[in-house]
Amino acid sequence: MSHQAELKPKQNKPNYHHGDLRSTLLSAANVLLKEMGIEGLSLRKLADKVGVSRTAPYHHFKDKNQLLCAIAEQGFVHWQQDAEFIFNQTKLLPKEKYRQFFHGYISYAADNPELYDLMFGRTIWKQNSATNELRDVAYPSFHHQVEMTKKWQEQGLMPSDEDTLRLSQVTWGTMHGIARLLIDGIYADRSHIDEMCDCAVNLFTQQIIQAEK
Amino acid sequence: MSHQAELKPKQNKPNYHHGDLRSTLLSAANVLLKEMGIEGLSLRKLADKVGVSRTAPYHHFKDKNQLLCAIAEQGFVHWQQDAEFIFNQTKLLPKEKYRQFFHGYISYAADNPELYDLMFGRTIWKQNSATNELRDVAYPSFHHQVEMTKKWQEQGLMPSDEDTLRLSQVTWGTMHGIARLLIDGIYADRSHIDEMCDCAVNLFTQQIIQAEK
DNA sequence: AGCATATGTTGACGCTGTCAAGATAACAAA
DNA sequence: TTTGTTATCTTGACAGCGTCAACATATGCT
Repeated sequence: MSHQAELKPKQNKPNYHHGDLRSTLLSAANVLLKEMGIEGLSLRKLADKVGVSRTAPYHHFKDKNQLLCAIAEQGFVHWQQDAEFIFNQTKLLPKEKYRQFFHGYISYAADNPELYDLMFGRTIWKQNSATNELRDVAYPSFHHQVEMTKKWQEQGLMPSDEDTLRLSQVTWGTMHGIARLLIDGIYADRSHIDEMCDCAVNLFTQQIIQAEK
Repeated sequence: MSHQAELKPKQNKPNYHHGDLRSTLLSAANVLLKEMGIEGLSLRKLADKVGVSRTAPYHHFKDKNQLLCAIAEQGFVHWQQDAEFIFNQTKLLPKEKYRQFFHGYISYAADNPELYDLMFGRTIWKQNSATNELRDVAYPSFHHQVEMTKKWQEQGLMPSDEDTLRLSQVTWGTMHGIARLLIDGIYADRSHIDEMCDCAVNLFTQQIIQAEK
């Protein structure tokens, strides 16, 4: 009994200390978040769904806020992977790349509205309640947007006479605003997304000066 | 006693039926909303502040949602007055006018963050819980943005080759996004607002073709 | 004057987040 | 192996929330 238990230390434990509650809670919380939203996600329902008592989660998350931050943390990691995938598409023209990036951003929000609301919403940021772990993942993500903007300016895709920080704030603000109008139900019509994104991209990008000219 | 009571039917009633609870609740709710936000605004605290029992508000608002809608309604009326004031400034050049409109939008949100969150947030719109009264005020406000965009296109201020609806969605989305980044605490720095707005205005407006040229 | 209606109050229910205290299993040191 | 410490989980409890039902009272119409 001792050998087998050592070989699989965190597996197949049916009824006792559960062994792996934290990650179980996290994945269940993700489902619950998607179904019910931030407000609808309650620790009691979560505990009930996982099959533990109401206060069991408190041994893994100090309070509801820390659970939310942990979920958001995962969201940022996942989101960065998506963004980098698009960014590593080397075969595309700059404008087409930016277009895909823009669409990717909005699509991520539209596909995961409640998660986006958690990651970029006031629940966490307004109250200054973000954990250090979350900040360590989120801030570089914010900063990445600035670096990309700088690159786009150097490529001549975006106007270089605008301050890079301001320009990235405005372009990100636009993506964020369109995303929020969508996921908050102010634009019910998701069929207009593509056209809206294209319109925004047209406004932000200028004709690239061709090399042969 | 009958004559005097008739002359001032809804005034100076110290202790009995209160006479004017609905508007008293509304103004107190506005204060509470500003102080505590949507979540912090509870019907019980509101009733307590006004000096009535917990369930008294239910005779004037079906539930908390209807109270919130009534507050948002007032917000839209107030907001439209502000917008029209800027719009009736006839002495300004189109671009300067648009610049002021943009700044006005962001300033309104920054000055009344919780009210803006209520007016344009998911609490009301995501759940499709807006009352008809609110829709009657809000929808024309949304539509007004489209009409203005059309005008700006005709003036040559904005590109006329973009679809008007898409263009207004993008420009409004940008204002909304910047406003949200601000009031949700993602941009803590309010000192950058002006520069951000100017940057956005520059991106959206093109050089107007002068009449003498 | 009397009755119907509008308005305000008290009591109660289920839901929430969270703390305190007690129980149990895992683990480390003897 | 035994013992004690620690991590984890449970039950009980509390205050706050929105809301419904039942009851009380003032207003206004007939």
